Amino acid sequence: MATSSIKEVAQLARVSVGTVSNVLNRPEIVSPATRERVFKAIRELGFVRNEVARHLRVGRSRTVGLVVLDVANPFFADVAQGAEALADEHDTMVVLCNSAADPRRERRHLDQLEQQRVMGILITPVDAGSPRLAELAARGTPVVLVDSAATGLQCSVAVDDRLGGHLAGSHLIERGHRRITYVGGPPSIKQVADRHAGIMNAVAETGGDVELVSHVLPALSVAGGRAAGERVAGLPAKRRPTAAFCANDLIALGFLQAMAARGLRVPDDMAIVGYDDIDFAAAAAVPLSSVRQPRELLGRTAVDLLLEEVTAPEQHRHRQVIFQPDLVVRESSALRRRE
Amino acid sequence: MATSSIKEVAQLARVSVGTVSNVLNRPEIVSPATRERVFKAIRELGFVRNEVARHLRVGRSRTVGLVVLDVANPFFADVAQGAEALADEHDTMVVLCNSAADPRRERRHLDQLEQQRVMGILITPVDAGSPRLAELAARGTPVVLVDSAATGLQCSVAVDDRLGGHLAGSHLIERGHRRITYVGGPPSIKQVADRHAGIMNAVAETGGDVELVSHVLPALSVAGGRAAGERVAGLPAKRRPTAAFCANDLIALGFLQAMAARGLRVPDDMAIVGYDDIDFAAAAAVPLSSVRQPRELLGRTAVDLLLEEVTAPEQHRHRQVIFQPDLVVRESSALRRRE
DNA sequence: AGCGGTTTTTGAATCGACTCAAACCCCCAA
DNA sequence: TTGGGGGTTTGAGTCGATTCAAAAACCGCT
Repeated sequence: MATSSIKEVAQLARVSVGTVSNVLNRPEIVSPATRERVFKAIRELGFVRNEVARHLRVGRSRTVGLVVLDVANPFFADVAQGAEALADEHDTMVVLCNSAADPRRERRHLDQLEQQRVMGILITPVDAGSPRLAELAARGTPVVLVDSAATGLQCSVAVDDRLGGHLAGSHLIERGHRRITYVGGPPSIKQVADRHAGIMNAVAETGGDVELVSHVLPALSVAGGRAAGERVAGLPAKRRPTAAFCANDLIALGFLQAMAARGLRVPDDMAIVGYDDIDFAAAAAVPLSSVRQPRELLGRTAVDLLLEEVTAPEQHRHRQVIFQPDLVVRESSALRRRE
Repeated sequence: MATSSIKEVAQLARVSVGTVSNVLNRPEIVSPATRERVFKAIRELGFVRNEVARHLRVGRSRTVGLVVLDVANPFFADVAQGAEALADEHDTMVVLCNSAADPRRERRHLDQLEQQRVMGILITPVDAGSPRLAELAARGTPVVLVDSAATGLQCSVAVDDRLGGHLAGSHLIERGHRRITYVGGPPSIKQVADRHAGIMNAVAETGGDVELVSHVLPALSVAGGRAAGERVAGLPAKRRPTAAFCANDLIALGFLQAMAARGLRVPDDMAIVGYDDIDFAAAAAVPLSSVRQPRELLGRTAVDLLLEEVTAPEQHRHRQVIFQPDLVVRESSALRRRE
């Protein structure tokens, strides 16, 4: 019932607690005979080391927190998987927390993680400028921003979202589209704002030849995309855009679904480009063109930066890693049959 | 830098550590004046309570582990969300761990969680019979099986997968299908085996009128479903089944995609029913019929059972909660046009 | 001033594992 | 026999917060 402690192991093995601790941590300095005796006692008692006590003493935990905007978005699931993979190699646990883009929930999670004295926190913040993050760092919990660029005070891994938006935009323009709609979320989310800026840029470069209409959704969800799609599909054909760039794949999938429901053909009546290239994008019945981000790599690199900072805090210099996205063209934005 | 401890707070506020602890835990028994002084000191020092030390002393953690087979499967993301929601109400953290259906990774996570002395573990096990789970419980870490029925030695929440398989099967049979294929995963996963048993049952009830061919995939993934779909699509039309029941929605989506790629119409040439009713099922371009499980409720109930066991271990009796699934019919299995 | 009764505050003991200086053991050389 | 040197083992002190019996402070009243 009650798990046994190092003390009981010591008693049973007729050694001191110090020796048991040595067997656990530096078995090579203990004589083989004693070591065996201790192991036997451990097995007999079903002893499991109390990581909490250990952590209290040595002061550093083997856990990192990963706070994301939406666990249900496969993009973040993949980031998490990347993070976990590297953490695993370093005997470290990743605890995944969902802020659901709610500042209050984010705050609670940060509080909890700090109280637990985690080794560090990886976070895609609701608001990257929040003083809370600086506080954490100042009090000794290193923070790495994920999918969101920092400004020198901390480490970050991000993807060039402006470039991503630009890629999507110029692709559509190249394909001959002159009326394009952008479907995005609240611009308070930096990534989203940047993607928007990117496509606006691409449009501007054409010199006024292309018309861009923007839809702003309250949340980056399938349902939101569907709603936007319905609205767009309802427009008279001559005013209706011929292409849509969605700020993420969830929106794009919803948008696509609305087209199907309204009998519009993709890509002939409406081309669609999404963002993130989640697995479901390729699996959609009209496979979705999408701006691909190195999802697992984002997570992996974030853990890497964190470990670097924790292992050698002295000579650590904060770094901002930025990856380049690329465009994956699939059927949803294939060349239109000329009408 | 170094976070300050209760001792420094005491010093600054000119009280004893006991008083600081009281302010933190039972502020009402401390005189208002002292209380204010202590709060001020806490603010000044940026003191953050060390949950690790607290936990060591009081012996119980406010964290539960949730170990799932696949974080990238939205089904589990939803289960996690449900679990988190209820845990949140009880000031408890959920740490999400991904076993990726790999017994070794599962084992590592269990070890870590036990060492951390978590309050309890919710798990969708790779192998529900593993002695490791019994060990955990015996040593004092309560375990609740999720989406997998227990045999009386522990609590569990599950969904009647046989019924689910039966629902899908009889639905397809009712719709007039006489050649049906089942696309599932390794039968070592209990849920999968049960779903299979369910549809076989439904088929058996027709008295040999219906033919059922089963495909077994190594993993329950989109890619697997696609591969199976290609194989089925390649059959000559007369031998090809007219309907498919997939063991989960990921498979169903892959299968659906393969149909589209091969030019087979859904549901006219091939009806499809999936399992789990993840959000992407409804959002697929041919909205997917699917057996719905109460995903969030599963997570929520699991936490509930755990809390019950932890709060009143004496009078706790292990319970096995079983939910009924229901079938959501969408376009992918709509009535066929009579040929 | 002294007393009984409350309300507050104190501080040593505790949780379990780790650390490290000191003690111990054994063997060999002087 | 003694001394020294390696390899082992010991055990008290420590990490930070909680607990609780005991001490202290306070109050109203005689």
